[in-house]
Amino acid sequence: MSDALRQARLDKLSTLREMGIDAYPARVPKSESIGPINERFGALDNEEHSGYVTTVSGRLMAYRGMGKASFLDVLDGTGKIQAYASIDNLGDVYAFLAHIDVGDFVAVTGEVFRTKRGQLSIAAQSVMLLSKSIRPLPEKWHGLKDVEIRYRHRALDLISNEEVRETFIARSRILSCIRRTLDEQGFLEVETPVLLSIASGGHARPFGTHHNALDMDMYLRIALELYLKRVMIGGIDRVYEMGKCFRNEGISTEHNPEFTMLEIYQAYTDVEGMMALAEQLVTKALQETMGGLVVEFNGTTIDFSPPWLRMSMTQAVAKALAVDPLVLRTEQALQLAAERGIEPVPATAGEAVNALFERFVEQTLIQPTFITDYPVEISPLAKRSPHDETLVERFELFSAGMELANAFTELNDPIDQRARFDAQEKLREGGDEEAQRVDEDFLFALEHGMPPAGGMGMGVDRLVMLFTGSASIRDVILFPTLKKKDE
RNA sequence: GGGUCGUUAGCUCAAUGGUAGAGCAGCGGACUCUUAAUCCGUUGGUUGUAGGUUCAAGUCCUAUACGACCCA
Repeated sequence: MSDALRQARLDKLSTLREMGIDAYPARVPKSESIGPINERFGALDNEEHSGYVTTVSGRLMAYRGMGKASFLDVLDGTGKIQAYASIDNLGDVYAFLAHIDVGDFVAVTGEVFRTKRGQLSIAAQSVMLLSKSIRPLPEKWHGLKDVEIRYRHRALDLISNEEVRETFIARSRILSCIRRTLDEQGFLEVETPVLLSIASGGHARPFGTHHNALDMDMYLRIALELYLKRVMIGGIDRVYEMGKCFRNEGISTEHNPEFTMLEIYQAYTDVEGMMALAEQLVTKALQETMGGLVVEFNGTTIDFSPPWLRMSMTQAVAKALAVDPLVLRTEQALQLAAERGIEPVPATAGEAVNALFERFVEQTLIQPTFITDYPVEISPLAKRSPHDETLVERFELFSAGMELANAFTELNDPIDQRARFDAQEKLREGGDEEAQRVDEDFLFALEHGMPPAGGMGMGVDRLVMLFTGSASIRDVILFPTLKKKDE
């Protein structure tokens, strides 16, 4: 049984206690990070001793015993180094190693030297147990492959699979680079509520919950938009938030119920300004974290070198379906949607074009592409085009068949905004549970005047997927949502 | 929601319907420069779960749980 392995380690733990050794000491000897040691003594010759005595602390990843001498691989967050333990150096303490297992945390003190075989090592003068593990690590060579265990027990995945660790380090660096870029341009990072009495600002069903003391039903946010606009109305001209949003919908390689959204609002610019900002944010982060603008994703090469392709939604659909773009502007679009198997058949030409786009075009957009000129019906928060009031000033950015960003010239006309919300409410009454909710408090703020502005939302998880070549969103979220498994 | 595939020792994987195995890990032994250390010996299983067919089921059938991928 599995408990046998655990029991063997528990027995060792008892033995250590009997020896008067604390297996979980509160104090750690002053330790040096392993990475810098490897760098500093990289030039040491074989069999050369540095004369430098140090202490390193980390997890014991491998143990190679040779009788009266042993080699231990110690790993900390910065790197791995070998420790050489021999009965000559350790004397009676050498026997203590019998109670140490792979997986335990140890501190090793000794002189840095290089072995005959050329391995930088520490000649142990003392080995101290810092924390005893009572379960074995996954196998060292093949690592942990079972995806279910990897997602359910991410700690083991991180220990066993270096590329997983690297992916999450990259994620952190990407986020940090985006924040830095925005901060340098005078954007203010803010936090807005997650827990709301009404979840608006996006096209999605929310998660519901309940506040006991207030005896009030509440919802988790589906977008950041309407609160960030309130901040902008309040006079913060450049504002952003990077945080979790929640959408109560299906799970796929591109969807996790909770995901990280970046939303940015900038006064006195428009959708064109947002395009430039999107290009800048993505290329800078890509260059700084991955060292280039070309990535491999699912076997295809994606080149993020600007400028990115631009195409209007009607152009894109007309080209994909080989129809006249003018047809898509009329009621004939509904018929076309019906012919192409869109169900239920959309109520308006704009919705029909959007449905056709999602079905036939989206997946084909591999290289980064801005799709522009969205129908007003599906864009209740965007300002109408000055040239055509059936369209709005909006783009979505696509790459690898995924939507990465969504941006508009923000609607700041409170009369039109109310009309758009009303239109959404009619859709809701018609059965569209994802239609946007009227947010009266937001309208109240908007009626006091909002500067002309551009705004953008970006799916951070998907961006990280592209940067790191991860085919599933679960590979860039440390603890993805999984079904509960009965034990 | 539909389809396909997967689930066997702690981990990675085998096993024509006919005694469930290997490597690593573990345990015991040898070994003072190894690095997937090596060598000898050895423990470890409700084959996801519940039924069914059969003389006999890891294997075939049904249901179900979880996961992966594809489709809508």
